Amino acid sequence: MAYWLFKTEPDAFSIDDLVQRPNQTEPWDGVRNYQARNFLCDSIKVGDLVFIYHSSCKTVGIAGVAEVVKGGYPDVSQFNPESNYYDIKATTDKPRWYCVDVKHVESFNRVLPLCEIKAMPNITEIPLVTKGGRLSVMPVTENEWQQLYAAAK
DNA sequence: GCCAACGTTGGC
DNA sequence: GCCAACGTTGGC
Repeated sequence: MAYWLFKTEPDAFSIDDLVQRPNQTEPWDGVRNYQARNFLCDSIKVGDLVFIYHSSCKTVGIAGVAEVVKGGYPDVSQFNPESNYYDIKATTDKPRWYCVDVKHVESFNRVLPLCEIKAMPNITEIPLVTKGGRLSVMPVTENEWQQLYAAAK
């Protein structure tokens, strides 16, 4: 079992939207970054837990937890010319992009803000704080997970 | 809306 | 395969 963090812009899709979905489950599609793609198709497994992170919004930070309920499979939006995520170079034989399905587990009573995360002395490795924050799907160590989870409660 | 940091593209 | 130019991300 592993831990992850997925970013989303809540104006487009928030943790509250996830709760509203049938079975509280949604395909996490639209990821168009190779490093993130590799995590999605190689590393992320059913049963892994995911922090849902809200970016580019009023309260930036970790909003809750979801669980992976379906492992990496081709993101169908890459084949759809109508989609914003269409990729002309992707074919069903050779898909480029992958997604997983996540199911809502928990919404925190408050969003754990990024500024607090950055201020935590033992949170130093997560790409959220080391990579200028540009990676949208990233691993979280168990140690970091537990600290962040405790801080959010 | 600004702008710094990052990823991708494409010419050579 | 280098690297400059360009586009995008995302915090503020």
